Amino acid sequence: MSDVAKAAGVSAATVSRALRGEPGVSEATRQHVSDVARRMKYAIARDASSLAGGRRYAIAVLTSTVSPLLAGAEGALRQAGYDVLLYVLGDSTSRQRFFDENPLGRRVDGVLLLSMNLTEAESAGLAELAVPTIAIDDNDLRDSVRVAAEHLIALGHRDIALVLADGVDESYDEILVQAGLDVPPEWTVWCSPTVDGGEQVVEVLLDGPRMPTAVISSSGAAAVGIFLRVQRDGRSVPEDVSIVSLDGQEITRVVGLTAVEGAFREQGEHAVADLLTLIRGGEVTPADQPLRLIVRNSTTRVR
Amino acid sequence: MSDVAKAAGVSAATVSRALRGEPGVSEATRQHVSDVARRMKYAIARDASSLAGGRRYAIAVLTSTVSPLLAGAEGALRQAGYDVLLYVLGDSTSRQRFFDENPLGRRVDGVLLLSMNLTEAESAGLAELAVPTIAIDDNDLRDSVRVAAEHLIALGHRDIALVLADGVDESYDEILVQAGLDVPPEWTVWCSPTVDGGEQVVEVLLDGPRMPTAVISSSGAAAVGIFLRVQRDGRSVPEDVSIVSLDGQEITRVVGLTAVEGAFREQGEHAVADLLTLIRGGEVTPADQPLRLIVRNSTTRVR
DNA sequence: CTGTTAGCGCTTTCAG
DNA sequence: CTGAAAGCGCTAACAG
Repeated sequence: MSDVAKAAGVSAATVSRALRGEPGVSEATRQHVSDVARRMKYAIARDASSLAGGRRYAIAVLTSTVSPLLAGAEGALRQAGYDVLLYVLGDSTSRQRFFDENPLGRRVDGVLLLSMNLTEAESAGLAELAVPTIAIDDNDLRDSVRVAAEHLIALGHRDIALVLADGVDESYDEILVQAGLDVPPEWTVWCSPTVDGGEQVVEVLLDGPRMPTAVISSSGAAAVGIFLRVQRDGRSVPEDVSIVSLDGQEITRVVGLTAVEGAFREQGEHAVADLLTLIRGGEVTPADQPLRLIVRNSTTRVR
Repeated sequence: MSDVAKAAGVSAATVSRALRGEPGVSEATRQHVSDVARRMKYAIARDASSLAGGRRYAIAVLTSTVSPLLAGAEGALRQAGYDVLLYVLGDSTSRQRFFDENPLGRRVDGVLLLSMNLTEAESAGLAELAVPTIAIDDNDLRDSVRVAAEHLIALGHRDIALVLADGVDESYDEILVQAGLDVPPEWTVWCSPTVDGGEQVVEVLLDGPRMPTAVISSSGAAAVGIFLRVQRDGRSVPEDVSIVSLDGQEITRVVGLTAVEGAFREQGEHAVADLLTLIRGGEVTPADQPLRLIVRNSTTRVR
């Protein structure tokens, strides 16, 4: 930086202010400094900036799974000039360890949570960081459940099971109850968000006294597993069991599953934009993202 | 750190040495300092360490796509105490920008490349960083192509097309040529590593004077696209066209495609281990990972 | 084996 | 609006 300062004929402090867009620099000086810096291919050393109490130029992204959403968020953050510190907190071990150690202190300018569904204690831990945080998670899932349920209810279904991916901490059966359905507790089940997980969960669902006529799965891969397993068991989809995925992964499209899209995907960039606004000291109002119900071949009128 | 030093009754330098496992500290002192540090929940400030010329405690992970491999690598790096700086360099725009700007200078202790297939120029750029680099990419793909080709040749196929994902810079038809096959250039084609990409590429392949009897696809999703499109065109798989995927994504399993597994997946952790060895100044010899051919329903004897 | 002394490259008062 | 000086929390070179 002092080289740039020398080349531009100003002090390092002025270079610092100019490059960061701090007020108190004449427009002419700022322009000149910027030009020189660009010419010299100079970039602020983030470590030093951070150490001196300035910005850290880094955002922590905590995600429960590596999804396309992550790619979207990464791109948006990168473009805004932030480093992406990735934490994949899929299983409860790594997750617990993270929140025990709380390793983010004084290291990031903000936190982006992707489908993390924090508990109160976890939220409190992050709050100690005193940096802006944006979460994309269960509120969206909540709406998705509602959209899926409405679709199924319109088709006459009354017996609907809910398959939630590990890491989804809350239950959502109250949404179904609100819709006037009777929801036995054994119809809310958790499984790993994989095809295998979906296959396994079908066994549990078949064990109960009653069989649901429809299943809503938060995970696209699990929905596929359910689809495969139900068929292998000699039942047909959608005639015997309708399936709705709440995640529009490509795999659901290939298999032809009805899905609610929009909850996870497109929100990455939107969330990043909000986060950056917060970091700059602005305010954000949560704008509702439209959810799209894509009806394919895995749902039909109950018989 | 000076607080810890005071509490432990030593100097900051000794704390630094003790905590980093540097030689020149008595085992008793190291133990004592460690205890005090743990009790005070002290952790080295990475920024300051980095600025002072020490380790940076960060590894850049460059990946062309967010895959399960990424999750594996992240976990292994995290466990070793490194931050993961994520760069998703999927499209050529972001990729080019990255290598133009070379933003990693003096910021990471190592680089992990996941399916990046660097060009010479790109490799040279990274080499300037002067930090250990490990790549998981085309060498593995090369072996995969060979395994797939051997399988198809054993089934009597002589007309084999190669579909490579964007970002795969090299062609691999010489592997087929070595196997004694005649490989017209129009049978090596590139497409985006998505179902859509695979569907589109089928059109190109059908345009030529001759139709291949088998297709090898580096991308699992594209393989599925090829599978779907070929069938939609009224041809059957595998009777008219055999398909082998070189990527054992879950989706290929669901659709029932023959695949060569092991090239991309399990190598994440292995690569991280190698990288850490390099960082510590050790040597690594590339150990061959076994590739597994999983024969499913998309390949059969040529008729 | 341990302590002391200089910075690393910034940002931030505080003066001018 | 700009500059000088102090210091962020560490590591490294040098003494002892």
